[in-house]
Amino acid sequence: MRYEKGHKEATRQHIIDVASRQFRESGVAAAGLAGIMSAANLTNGAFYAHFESKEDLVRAVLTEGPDRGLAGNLKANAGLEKSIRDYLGTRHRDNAGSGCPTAALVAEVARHPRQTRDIFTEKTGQIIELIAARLRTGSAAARRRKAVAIYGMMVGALQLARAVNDKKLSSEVLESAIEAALSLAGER
Amino acid sequence: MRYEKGHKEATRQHIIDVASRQFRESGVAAAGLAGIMSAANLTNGAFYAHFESKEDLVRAVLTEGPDRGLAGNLKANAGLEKSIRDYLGTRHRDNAGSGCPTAALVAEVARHPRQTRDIFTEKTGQIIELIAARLRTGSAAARRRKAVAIYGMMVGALQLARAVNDKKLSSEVLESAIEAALSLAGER
DNA sequence: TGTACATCAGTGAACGCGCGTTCACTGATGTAC
DNA sequence: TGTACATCAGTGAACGCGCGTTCACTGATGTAC
Repeated sequence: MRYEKGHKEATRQHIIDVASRQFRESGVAAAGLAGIMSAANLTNGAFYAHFESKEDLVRAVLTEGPDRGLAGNLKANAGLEKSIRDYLGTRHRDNAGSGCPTAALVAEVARHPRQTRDIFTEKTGQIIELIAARLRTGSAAARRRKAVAIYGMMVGALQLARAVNDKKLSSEVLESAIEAALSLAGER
Repeated sequence: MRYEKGHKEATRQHIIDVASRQFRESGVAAAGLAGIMSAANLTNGAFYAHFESKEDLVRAVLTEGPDRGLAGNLKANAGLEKSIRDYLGTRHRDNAGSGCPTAALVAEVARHPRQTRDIFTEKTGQIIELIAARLRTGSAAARRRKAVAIYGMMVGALQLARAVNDKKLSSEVLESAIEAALSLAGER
């Protein structure tokens, strides 16, 4: 072989990682393929040896991309309280590129084709289940309802904290959401 | 005068209204000036008689655009419970173009220039105050913290409900968020 | 062992397209005298 | 009252640019014989 076994798959993963970062930092629409490929030390044309289209890349990012958001944290067996505090922390707020894909892309995904939204939907369902599984009080249905509310609040608050141009208000948003999320979770 | 007095200002407002709808429906980046102007029954070139740039239009939309989101509802003196139910209702979910600018644009605004984010920040502070003023229990500080959490949850849940491609999950998100928001508000 | 050919990840120039922006122009109506 | 000129909201063609996508080609290494 001209390249060692697994080289192409490694390149594909590298493109996905680079794209995932740029999508989360700049949004899908604003991140161009030329920029992604050159950040991955490749040229334009190589892209289509790995993906059918930009939309195909978006789907690959959602399916196979790194997830250092809530799902990643919980899957790594972190406690719910710690996961909430990390999610709504200043480090996560200030590093969207390595953070939660949902918070960065949810509005844009709503305008993407059905197939892309299908993947996002499945991911969302999984995260809700992960949260619900960490709750200790109430019926299964009640835990699930709380999990949805907690997740919605985390996604919304993180986005508000990022958009707002005032350090004090931004911190207030994060702290208030942590308090409310922990209270909903029954951790306080 | 070649046009009746106030004609230019009316045209400007018309462009803002059309743009606001398209921004909320498609996002700022995806809504082109040519499309906005033609939907306003004008041609490309007329745009620059009213605005300095697309970014100037974005700022005008945030400042002067219609607001049928939470702020608009509360300013119209609707009760907090009704406002929450409307915000997290299927009609609002399915009509982003006439709905809350924050939910539609928050992620994008975070990537816009300082001046644009300044306007968004001020608007956000006002909405939080409007919510806090409707809460009946707790200290002023506690009411404000609750208001922030409620607003964050509403924005996040609405976006999740819009992005998710499964009617049942989408409804579940809305209903769970209504329940949690009312509970936080002390309305239940 | 040596040579001809096949494979294929990656190159880099080019494609058409829609973007935000510019600008010379139009034409209806106002004002000056 | 009639004529020349000024005003200015809007027209529509054109600008350079970056986008996603295509494609003929390269060159390192494998296989066939």
